[in-house]
Amino acid sequence: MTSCGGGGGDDASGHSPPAAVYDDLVKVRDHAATLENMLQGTPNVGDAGELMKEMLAKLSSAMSVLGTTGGAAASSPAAGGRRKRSGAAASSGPHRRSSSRRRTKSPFIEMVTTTTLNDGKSWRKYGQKNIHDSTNPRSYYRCTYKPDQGCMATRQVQKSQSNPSELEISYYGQHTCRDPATFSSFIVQGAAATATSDGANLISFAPINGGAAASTSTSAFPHQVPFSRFSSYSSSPAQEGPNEGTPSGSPSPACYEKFMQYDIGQLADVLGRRTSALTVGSAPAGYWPVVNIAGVDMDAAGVGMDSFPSSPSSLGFMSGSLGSFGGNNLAGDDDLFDFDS
DNA sequence: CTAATTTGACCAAG
DNA sequence: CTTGGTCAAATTAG
Repeated sequence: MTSCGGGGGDDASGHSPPAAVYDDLVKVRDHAATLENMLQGTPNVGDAGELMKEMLAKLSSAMSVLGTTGGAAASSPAAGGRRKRSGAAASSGPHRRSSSRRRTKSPFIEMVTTTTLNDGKSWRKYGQKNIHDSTNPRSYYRCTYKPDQGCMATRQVQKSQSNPSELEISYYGQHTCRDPATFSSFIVQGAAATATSDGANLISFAPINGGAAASTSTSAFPHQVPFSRFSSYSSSPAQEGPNEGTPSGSPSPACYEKFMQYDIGQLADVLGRRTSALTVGSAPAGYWPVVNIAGVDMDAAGVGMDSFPSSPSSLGFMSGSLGSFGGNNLAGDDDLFDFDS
């Protein structure tokens, strides 16, 4: 189902060279992130930490560039790819599973270290595993709206080895589900941009390293991952209470600068397409081809806060600014954005 | 009752 | 083979 029509650009590990390179980069980034985490536990990190951050930042920008060029088309829809489930017997096991299992992973979006499971999105846990070389199990979540809206966003949550009170959350795939909060702020920002813009068309993927060093946030794509403000229901209690000890909490002031680095004209353009596409319903233009992720796109909202506030109180504060949308989430979602049919 | 989580099996990649 | 990621039946929570 999720396929057809252009189905996700999932298979990143295909045959196109750029994709392969990108895939490698993803791995490198992953390892680097792990390393960084390990470093956090050691007493004398010294410049190592800074080095790691720089490495990660460079990786991110490299991946962004690759993402815009590679990853695109490719994708042979022919579902024939994998799927096996050995045709063998039909009555062997206790329960017969049909169709394929493991789909290719969605593209990596961002990794954050926080103390709460609640990031404003609705997640449904679908698995847990003990990971080799790690004392803590890893939990797998997918977007609650997957069945309804086909949202392919997933995340992996794992406790930090060194800091059991901290959680490392890796995000994969974009949220294609309609999120009132994200959507509204998105429009507002876009309007502002349009007003100011004139036509200049220069796409600059400024590294934004310096500022991006915002403590514990590692993102492959400086854009994306809009953490919606309002906290719907929490899929799990906010674990322990003491989050006062924010790691390093650098408020990251350079949000405006970052925003300015993006091509405003493009942004407006995309915005226009987005809104109209949405009215069509079902499958919004670019659900989540890699291109879109690294390419342009919304994130006027995301940019503002690329480092997720680790304190629940912050969330609460933000939910206040939401206004009318704050009240109804789940049920309201459908009512507000029921473009289908 | 429905919906979310738990848990072991299944599956693919290295 | 091992490891990590996903599925879905069984279980639990609201």
